[in-house]
Amino acid sequence: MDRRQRKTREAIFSALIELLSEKTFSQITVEEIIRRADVGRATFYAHFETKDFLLKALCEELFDHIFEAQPGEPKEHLHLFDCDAPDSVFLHLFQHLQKNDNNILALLSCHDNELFLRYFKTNLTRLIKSQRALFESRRSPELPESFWDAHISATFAETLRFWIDGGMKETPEQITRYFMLAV
Amino acid sequence: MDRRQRKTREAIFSALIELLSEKTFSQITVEEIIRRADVGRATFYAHFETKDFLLKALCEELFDHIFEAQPGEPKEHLHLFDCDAPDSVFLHLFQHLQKNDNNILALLSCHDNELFLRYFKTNLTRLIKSQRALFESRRSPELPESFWDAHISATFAETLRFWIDGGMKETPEQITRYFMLAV
DNA sequence: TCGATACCAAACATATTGTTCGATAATAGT
DNA sequence: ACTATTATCGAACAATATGTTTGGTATCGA
Repeated sequence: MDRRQRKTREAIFSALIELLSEKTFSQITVEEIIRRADVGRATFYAHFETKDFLLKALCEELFDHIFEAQPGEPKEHLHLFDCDAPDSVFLHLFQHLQKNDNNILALLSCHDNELFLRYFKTNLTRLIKSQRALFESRRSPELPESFWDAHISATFAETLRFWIDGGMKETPEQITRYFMLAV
Repeated sequence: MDRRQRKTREAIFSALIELLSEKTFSQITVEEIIRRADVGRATFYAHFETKDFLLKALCEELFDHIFEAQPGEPKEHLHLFDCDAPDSVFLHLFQHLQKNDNNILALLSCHDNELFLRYFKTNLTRLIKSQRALFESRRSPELPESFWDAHISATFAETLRFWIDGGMKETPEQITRYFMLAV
């Protein structure tokens, strides 16, 4: 991709992330975004069809990075996987999040965090399904698998929210333990 | 409150609920709302400062109804309470939701459902805290109370989402059981 | 160096927002 | 039933936001 394209794309993403820490997504105008990003109006619309598409693109970029897939493998598996301990997938994820790559935490704790948690959960569900065996023993036979998957996913998201809202005082190990104890 | 006021207020609420089943909240314009509600522009703004305030008012109205408080009592307690079985509070809530008063289900399953689930959870948390004893035995001592409250609340919300998304095929009793088994 | 293309500024039509006005009709209280 | 009050309407309004088009300029990859 053209360097210029990358730069404006990044500038627009950054501007949006900044603004999201100040106000709700619906309160943010394209006007503000391009002013903050210092980008021409026409340029914005050359990149994103509308404000909503911009948000979608941002989410995809961020979460694709966090849940990065290794394309080389036949059965594409997540790079979070190759570890020893059974719950290390989630530990890894918490550690990754703690590093706050791409300000993803800013998004997960901003006014519209429900929005991002939705995207987050979408990716999470893939992860959970592949780790199903880990939690199978605790699942009551009465409970449908789909219910259980959703439950684990929601529990992870809620644990993450708890962590962020509390200022992330706990270590990744500690919060992983909370998660495993809760589910 | 003036009958006229009540009527326009209701008309606006209904119009919004209708529109929410068709598109996202951010995609809905005040223009459409007043057209659908058949209400003058000035009238709308006499009632609601902005579109966001309208949404807030709608949520408060709906959830105040569902989690209706009995004002007569000294320690105000919820009308969902006075029952026999320990988990009947939640059963009652599910039954109440099944009746779909005020189209609350339409909101909880619309495009912006995360938004409403947030309001829902806010009220839910009050309920959960008062029912804490019910789940205390399953709480690992390591887990902080605040974490546990949030977890139960999230589990309820997720159970509800599962129920709605699946077409509410389960009975309220069945879904209450799912909830109690999961948490 | 050269062709392609991403950028910008400016202007544009259109749509949306939120406010103001006087006129009209419904309401509540007596 | 009368009256003072008040909600509504319709229309017009300025201000702002959206999304598109233009032609010219600068940067890019090769």
